Formats: sequence, structure tokens, C-alpha cells
Amino acid sequence: MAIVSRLHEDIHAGVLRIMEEDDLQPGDRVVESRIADRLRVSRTPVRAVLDELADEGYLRRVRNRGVELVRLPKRPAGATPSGADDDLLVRISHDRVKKVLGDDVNETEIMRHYGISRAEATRLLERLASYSVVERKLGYGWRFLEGINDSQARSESYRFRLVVEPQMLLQPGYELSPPWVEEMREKHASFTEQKWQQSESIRLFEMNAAFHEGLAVASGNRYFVDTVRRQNHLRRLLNYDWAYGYERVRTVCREHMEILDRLEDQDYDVASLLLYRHIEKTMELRGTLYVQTDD
Amino acid sequence: MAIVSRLHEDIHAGVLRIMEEDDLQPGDRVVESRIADRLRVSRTPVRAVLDELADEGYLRRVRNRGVELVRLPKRPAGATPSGADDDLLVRISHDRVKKVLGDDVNETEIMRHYGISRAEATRLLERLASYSVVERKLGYGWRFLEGINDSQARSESYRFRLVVEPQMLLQPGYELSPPWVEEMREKHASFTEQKWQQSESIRLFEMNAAFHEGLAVASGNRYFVDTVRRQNHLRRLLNYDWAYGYERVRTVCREHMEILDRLEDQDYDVASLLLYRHIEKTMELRGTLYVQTDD
DNA sequence: GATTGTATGTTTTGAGAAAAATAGACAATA
DNA sequence: TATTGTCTATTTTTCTCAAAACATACAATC
Repeated sequence: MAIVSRLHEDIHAGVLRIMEEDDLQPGDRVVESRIADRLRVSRTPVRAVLDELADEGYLRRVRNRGVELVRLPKRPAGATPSGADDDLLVRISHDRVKKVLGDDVNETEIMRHYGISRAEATRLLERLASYSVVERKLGYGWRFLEGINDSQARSESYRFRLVVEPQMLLQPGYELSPPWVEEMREKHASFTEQKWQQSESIRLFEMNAAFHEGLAVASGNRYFVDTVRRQNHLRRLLNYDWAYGYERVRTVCREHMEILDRLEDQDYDVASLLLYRHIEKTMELRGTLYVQTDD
Repeated sequence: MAIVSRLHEDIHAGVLRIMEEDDLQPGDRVVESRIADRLRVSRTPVRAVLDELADEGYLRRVRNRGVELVRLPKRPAGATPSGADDDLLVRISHDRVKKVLGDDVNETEIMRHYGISRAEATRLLERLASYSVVERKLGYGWRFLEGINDSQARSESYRFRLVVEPQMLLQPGYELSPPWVEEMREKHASFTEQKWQQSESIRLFEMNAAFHEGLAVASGNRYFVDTVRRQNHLRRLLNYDWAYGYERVRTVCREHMEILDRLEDQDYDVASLLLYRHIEKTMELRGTLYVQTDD
């Protein structure tokens, strides 16, 4: 009855989220069909996940009465929502940078190298193609686009973001969701308060990505959201090291908070300008830094 | 020996392009291995395409001497580069708008409805997902994202383009390719000179898409290019009718030419502003038009 | 009357074999 | 010596079938 499929993982996360959202207390009943409806899924896989949670002791199954909450499992604060697929995507990109993979690859090579099925290999390569990391050759095989990791690609990405992100704050009807702002403030605080460790860099990256994505969501325009999300994916593949120290972490957090402050005051023009400067500054730092660290 | 696969189609187009680029004259030899190298493909499929062209009488095969050009096949002026896959993509979107397909679909349904294999159905749905037209449900099946065709989505698209497209003309190092400008001028001229027919609307759409994409390419920034390309794909799925008359066609062509004029004069600021107004005007026209024609 | 438990039908996924298509090597030829 | 013709190995695609996973209907239970 263990968690097997993608669906089970998703539902597992979904059940936790719903129980939190509904502020369920120990003893409250968890209604299987409600959850299924809200996740737009049938009861079958929901039931399996509930059984799983019952086995782990978080829920209790009562014959013919369904399940009731025993205690909420705590979600790790900076839980990465990325699936197993994403990890492989990152691994492939890194192996490319480390020259483990050559300019050209074919599906069979990926299959064997990472021990996955052909279908998976195809899916991965297609996703990498959608991020312009690889492209399909006319015949068999794929090739990595040159300059994946050079300062050129990075600079293009920043210039692109400089155009898009500040403008999305100026869209008509721009509106942040207060709970999201709340959550962001908490997460940022946790970084400035505790001591900085290199091992936190992934969590920091994810928070950063979530910040920019959230700003896009508030524009109410799906194309801004798509765009920011794509750029986040791309950055996840390329900028995997946080090469700066604690000072930079503090600065980033402070700048993010300033932007939120302004947005909450509906001072969109200033917020937009601050976001512009924020991205610009990162671009400049990257520019100087990567001269040394690149391959 | 007929053209079978995607690769053959691509190579067919590639061979024609190369022969044009190299300005080959009747009697000149066509070197198989050169073409294969330039297209980054092995000789095998190139050979098949050359045989095909020989069968059609454009090339002549001489035993142990390869092939020589007899006459260049003329490419239709407004050739649509879209494959058979794209047609189905459009059909599915339209069937959705016409309510032939419901909110939710599954792969089997698509398979049966369009008489295609499972693999194809999956591919199509995944592509539609990459354009945010459908999304995978957590369990089995896919669902159309609401508002695919309502004025909301359209308005979001225009607002997004208003931000991105004018700015890309202002990127450092912006440079149009003279041959491309030349080609565009010719194509536009062909529309203003001849009588307007509704049947030309697809060709007009493709020219329009190529215009905007070309402006992006000149920015030298892959992310602008990706973005414009995605928007073009999306518009291909949604705005399939050119609902305006000849007057509007002329206006669009004139505005495009004005933008090219300014760009060639390196007057980027004005070009950017003109492009902004151009998109804005289209947005306003669409807004009034679709109130009547939308479901 | 809503919810759970159970059974059944559908849909998707996965693995493996056969077929199709492509890449690459080598000899023959001009 | 470069290019073509020919042949073989490799890769990808397609198909089929079984198994897994999911959706749904219906009876049982509170």
C-alpha cells in the first residue's frame, strides 16, 4: 500500500494541503469523496493514500466510518515541490556542463546512462527541448544548444527578465494575495534569522523562485506566469550553486521585502523600479562571478 | 521511394533551401555528402530525397557521378512550414470551441475521434499542454483550461505582447538581417497589390507571424524568440479567422513597413513605439469584434 | 441522506518483439 | 582523393498484450 505513482505523490501532498487549509483538528473526520472531488480525481487513489497515512499513524481508520485525523504530519518548511523527473533534468544539465555528456546525445544513451525507460528518456529530452537546452536533430538524436551555460545565455535570460518582470507589476488589476505575502515574509525571515549554511542553497533558490512566480501570479495574466515559471525552470538547471555569502542572502531578502512593502502600499511604480534594480544587480554580480567559475 | 517521414519532409525543404542559397544552375552537381553534413544528418535519408527529386524530374541521376540539377522546383510563395501535426492541433482547439469536445478529454477519446495512434494522441495533448491549452489532470485524462477562447485569454495575450515585443527592439545589439527585410517587403507587397480574398487569410496569418518572429530574432536573444514563437503558436490555435476586410489588411501591411523603415534607419525608439501602437490597435479591434462572435 | 465499502469496467502504463528508418563503414569509381 | 554505391549495425518507432492504475456504479452502513 506504499506510495507508488506520480498520482499518489500528488494526492499525498494534496491531502496534506487540504487538511491544513481546512484547519482540521485531531478527531475530525476526513471525507474521502470530498477530497477526491477537490483534487478532481476518483476515490480509488485517494483511498490508497489515506490508507497509507493511516499506516503511518497520522489517520485512524474506523470500519464503515472512514478515517479521522490523529495528528497532522509536519511538512518540512522548505519542501521542494519538484518531482523525481526534475532531479534527473538537473542531473542531465550538470553532466553536460561537466562534459560527461557530449554535444550530441541519443535517447538510448540517456536511457542507459541514467537507468531509465525509453519513454522516460524521451519525456526528459522533450522537456529539455522546451527549455531550449537541447534540440532534436533532424535525424536521430538530440544536441545540446551551444552556450547553455556560458555567460551569453545567462545574460540573455537577465535581459529578458528585466523587460518582463518589472512590467508585470504594472498590469491593470494587479493584486497580491495576503496569505501568500504572509507566507513569503515568514520564509524570508527564517533565512535572515538563522545562520547561513551552504546546504541551504537549494531551499533558498526555491524560495526565490516562488517569490518571482508569486509576483507574476498577482498580475492575473497567465502568460506572465508561464514566462516566469519557464525562467525559473531554466535557472534551476543552470544556476545550481549559490556562489555568494551570507551578506548577499541578507541583501536579497531585504530587497524582496521592500518590494512587498511597496506593493502592499499599492505603490506599484516604485515596486516595479525596485524589482528592475534587483534583477539588474544580480545580473551584474553574475557577470563578474562567472568569468572565474565557468568551465 | 516517396516522402514518408518527418525527416524526409525536413530534408526535402532543406535541400531546396540549400540549392537556392548556393544559387545552383542547371547542370551543376548536387553533392550528397555535403548536404548531409550541412543538415547534420547521415547520407541515407538525403539520398532518398534526392532520388525522389530525380523521379519528379528536378534532378538527374548519373551512375557513379551522383545527381545534377535539371531545374529548380519553385516553392510556393507563402508556403506554410507547419506539419500535419499542427493541423490536428488546430482541429482539436476548434472542436473544443465548437463544443464537439467537452471540458475533459482522455487520450483514448482523442485517438478514436481523430483516428490516430495512442502515441500521436499523447504527443498532441502534451503539446497543447505546453501552450497552456489543456492540462493533465492528476489522475487519468486532461482538461481544457477555461477561457481558452474567451476575450479574457485574448486580452491577456495582447497585454503580454504589449510588454514584450516593443522592448525587444530596444535590446543592445539589435540587428535585422537585410535578406529577411527584403523577403518581408516582397511578401507584404504581394498582399497589397493583389485583390484580397478570404481564402488568403491563412497565408496572411503566417506572414504576420513570421514578421513578429523575425523582429524577435533580430534581438539576438533566444528568450524573446521563444516567447514570440509561443504566442504565434497560440494565436494559430485561437485566431483562425481573419475577421477584417481588405482595408485592415492594407493598414497592417503599411504599419509593418513603417516599422521596418524605422528599424533600418536605426530609429529604434520610434519603431518600438509604432510596434506598441500596432499591437494596441489590434487588441482594441479584437475586443469589439469578439463580443459578437464569441460563443 | 450522505458516506463508506466493494465490485466491475476503462484507461493508461510498461515491456518486449518486430518493423522501419537512420548512421556509419568500406569498397568501387571517376 | 573526393564522392558515390552498397552493406551492416544501431537507433527509433510502432504494435501488441498483459498488468497496473484509475473511474464509476451500486449495495451496505451509519
